[in-house]
Amino acid sequence: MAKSSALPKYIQLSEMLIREIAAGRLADGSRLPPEREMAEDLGVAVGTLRKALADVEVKGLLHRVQGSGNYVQHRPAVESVYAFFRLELLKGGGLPTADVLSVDRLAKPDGFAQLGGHKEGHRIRRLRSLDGVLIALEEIWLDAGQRDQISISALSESLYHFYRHELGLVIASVEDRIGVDVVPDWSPTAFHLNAGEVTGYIERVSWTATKEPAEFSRTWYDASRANYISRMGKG
Amino acid sequence: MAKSSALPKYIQLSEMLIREIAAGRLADGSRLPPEREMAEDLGVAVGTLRKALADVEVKGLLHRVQGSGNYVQHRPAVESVYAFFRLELLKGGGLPTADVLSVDRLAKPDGFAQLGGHKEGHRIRRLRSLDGVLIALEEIWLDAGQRDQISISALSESLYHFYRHELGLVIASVEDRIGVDVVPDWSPTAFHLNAGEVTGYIERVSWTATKEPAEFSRTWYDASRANYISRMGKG
DNA sequence: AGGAATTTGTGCGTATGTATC
DNA sequence: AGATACATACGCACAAATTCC
Repeated sequence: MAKSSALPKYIQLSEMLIREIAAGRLADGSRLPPEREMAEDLGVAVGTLRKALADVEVKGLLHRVQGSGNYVQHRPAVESVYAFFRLELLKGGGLPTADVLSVDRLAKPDGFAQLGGHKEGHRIRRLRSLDGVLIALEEIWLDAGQRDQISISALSESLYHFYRHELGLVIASVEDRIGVDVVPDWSPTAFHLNAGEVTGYIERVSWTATKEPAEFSRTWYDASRANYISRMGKG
Repeated sequence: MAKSSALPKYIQLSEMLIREIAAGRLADGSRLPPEREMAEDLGVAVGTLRKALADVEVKGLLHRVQGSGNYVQHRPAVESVYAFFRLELLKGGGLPTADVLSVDRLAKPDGFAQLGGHKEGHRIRRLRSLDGVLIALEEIWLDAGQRDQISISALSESLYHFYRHELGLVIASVEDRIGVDVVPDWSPTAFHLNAGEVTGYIERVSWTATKEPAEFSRTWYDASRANYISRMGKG
């Protein structure tokens, strides 16, 4: 922990906890030890542990109750995926880029076979970067019924842009599962995936859409209850 | 600030900052004073101010850069709306309920006229609650082309459920603007909107969808860069 | 019913690390 | 290289919610 390249402790802790929960080593609904006790066992300050726990809660894997305890929740890691989703959607902060490695038309894998009307799909493999820093490997399957042929050049820009303008689709919602220590066999050497401690894995099924804008809404809210809202929204 | 019902200081601070930014009293791109100086002026500890600033950043109205400063961003308050959106979508934590006040078919308001093919729309007014606590007033306009008639009973459950099963629509993405100190003229007395300090206002335009699932993706990511990702995703 | 014990939430202050200018 | 500014980490005291006796 002397090197400057080390991650912040609270991130290391939250990643560790997420792996423990996602891997099922902590039972659903079970309560963690008291924060002070846990912090002492881990050799960190309570505040540091609390920051880690808050992070895990945001990712939807923990339910924190004042006066009671911290409870494990076995739900998909919605928030961490949302961060990826936002990269292309909002383009806020940093420059998101993607290099398309390959586009192939193949028979669909098992989990995907039930979706869409065709037996084949387009498999797109991409490298995702932020400000030139490689952050993710991505494999996307698109139902062949959408298009006969897809070229790499057509995907040059944002996938979101491609969906919207070429296919008329808009990403509607995502459903994810999280796994642990799974490494793809096509990982390039440029992307140093650590097969041990810090490798995460997300599997996503998402719904798509075609309709034009057909809704308009207005919401007035009482900001004095905003804390309550966000607190419940996290749970 | 003596009463026990008062909100935490850091929430009060973040709400104050959000109002200042949303109302345009802080110019877009302008830099806030250094945190220590700001904390001293406001009479709070640096840690407390930092918690408030982090909250404002999550809501997308602030860009924080280590070693440089905190910069104002005039973008829609995406995250705060996302909290509302999640209420029906995830149903995590707390019991979200909605009371439909009225459903009327009327000529569409100006801002909505450009969307959809019809001149009329269904205006739905609802009360949103979490665990029995009234948290928001909502007015939704739905293009009349979707349905000739909409009854209150059909909306009894979740609006999301109604969209999905009755209209075949899935909410795809939202675009919001934030305003300040706007109070609807149909606010019931039960909902104590404070016209002064703490009233927020959100106006939303959202896209909807019909298509069935047609995409499947897998993403492998390097968790050692998760901090970088989430930091950029927020900005 | 009620009070004590337990547990998380809030807030403060400080020291040190790291990025930016 | 130095100054500035945000990020991390620690520890403590008290408040608030829950649980238990």
